[in-house]
Amino acid sequence: MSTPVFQPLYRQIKALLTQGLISGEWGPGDAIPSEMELAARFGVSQGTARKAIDELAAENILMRRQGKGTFVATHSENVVKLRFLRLVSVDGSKETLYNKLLSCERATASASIARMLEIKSGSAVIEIKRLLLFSNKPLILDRIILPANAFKGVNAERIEQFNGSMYRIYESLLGIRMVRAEERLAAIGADTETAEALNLKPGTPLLSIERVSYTYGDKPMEWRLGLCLTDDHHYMNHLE
Amino acid sequence: MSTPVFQPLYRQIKALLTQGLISGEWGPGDAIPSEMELAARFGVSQGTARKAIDELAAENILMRRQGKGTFVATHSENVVKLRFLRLVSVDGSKETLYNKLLSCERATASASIARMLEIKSGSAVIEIKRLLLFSNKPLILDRIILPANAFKGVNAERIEQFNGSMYRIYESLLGIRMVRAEERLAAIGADTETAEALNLKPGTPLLSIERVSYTYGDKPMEWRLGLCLTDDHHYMNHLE
DNA sequence: GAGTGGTCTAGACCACCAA
DNA sequence: TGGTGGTCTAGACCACTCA
Repeated sequence: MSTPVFQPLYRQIKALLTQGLISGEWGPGDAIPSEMELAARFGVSQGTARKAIDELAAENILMRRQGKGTFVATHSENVVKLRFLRLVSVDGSKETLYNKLLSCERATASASIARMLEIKSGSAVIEIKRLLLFSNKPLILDRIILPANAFKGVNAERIEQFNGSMYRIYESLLGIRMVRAEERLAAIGADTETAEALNLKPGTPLLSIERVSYTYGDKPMEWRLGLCLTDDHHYMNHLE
Repeated sequence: MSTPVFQPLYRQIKALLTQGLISGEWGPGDAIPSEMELAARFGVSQGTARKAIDELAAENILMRRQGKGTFVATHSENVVKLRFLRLVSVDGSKETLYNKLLSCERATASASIARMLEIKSGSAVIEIKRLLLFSNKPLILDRIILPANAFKGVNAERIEQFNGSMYRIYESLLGIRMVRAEERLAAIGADTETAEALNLKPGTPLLSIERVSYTYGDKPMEWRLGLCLTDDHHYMNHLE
């Protein structure tokens, strides 16, 4: 019928830990119990509990700190801030990043958006448009779509308050943490609306970045389309 | 002065294994000794040898096969073929891939290429130009540059013989295996030469993919620039 | 059945951190 | 000094492969 359910012990422990993260037993930034405590709670050896934590740490879902404990990862740490933003300047200079909100409105999900977010076509969504400025130069026109029922409380004031760091809003306001994302990249020519927003000529080549972000349990929660001017910036990727 | 040299045992074992890979003691596709043998050879427990192998397997440098042994990874397996090619068709269809060699000539390294390949500016290189056709449609114009001294024997006949699978050529002919790569993506407009090769109008937006590939020990060995038409294809990326 | 990797245990000691 | 994660060991048993 379906896949066999034999799972090594440490994977079952991992699933239990993930369940605790989904249920909110431990929120972003919290410490989870020590390896010994978890081993005792689940009736396994410390080594087995450790291996479950190992995998979650490798997926950037947990963070270990020697001597202190193991913590639920968060997008607010300096180390991992902008973890999903791969754009770097060609000359390697550091840059200030500024977020200019264009709009934040309620709308309904199109068929294609609904499919990607695994919600019903036509259901309520929040649609955000914004401009990202690197060192005061507008580089990215972003369009973000969120299922409205899960993201109550996301509005223009909140976005301003967090200076556009969406993932931190989701974490702080709603306890929703994005753990992975899938992106599709393509080169397109700027349409008139985009050209105006980015102060370009229509037809200018732009990097189109379409992203679906997932929370625990592979649940898609956010759809995003970024249109980027890549004259002085590159999208960096490491392949292994 | 520099970084402290205290390394856990298993990392030292890992370094020794990497050394064996660099020296060619085990070539692509070969089996390395079993965990017990390695443990005995290096005077550690099986668990420690295992942990060293674990890390190399996580980096796709070794491949474990339960019941059979541990093998040096290769680009010739079906599972990992085209591991570095992220382009997928929008509609998800399977495609035939054909390689059309345009030229394969000796040249000298420009300053920027030399810097990226960590060779002397002006030293001899091999420059390859080719067209990649997906389902008979030309989609990518590739320019590949290799340091000539390390890649003796790479020529037009060999490339035809391997149907353009460059990484398999490097492995089979020279025992050089690429273990990771760094890519920089940008959107550009097609210049006249590229437009002609891909049968497009000049200025058509193309995805520019610049790649440096590295072999064991983080040594850069290949530079590549691919210009891709992304009308029906996307570059897929998974972020964690 | 012999040999390989995969899991699990129990216990030891080390390195780091905070009070 | 006590608690945490990090390393290492020795031994057991399981799952898979192949002759």
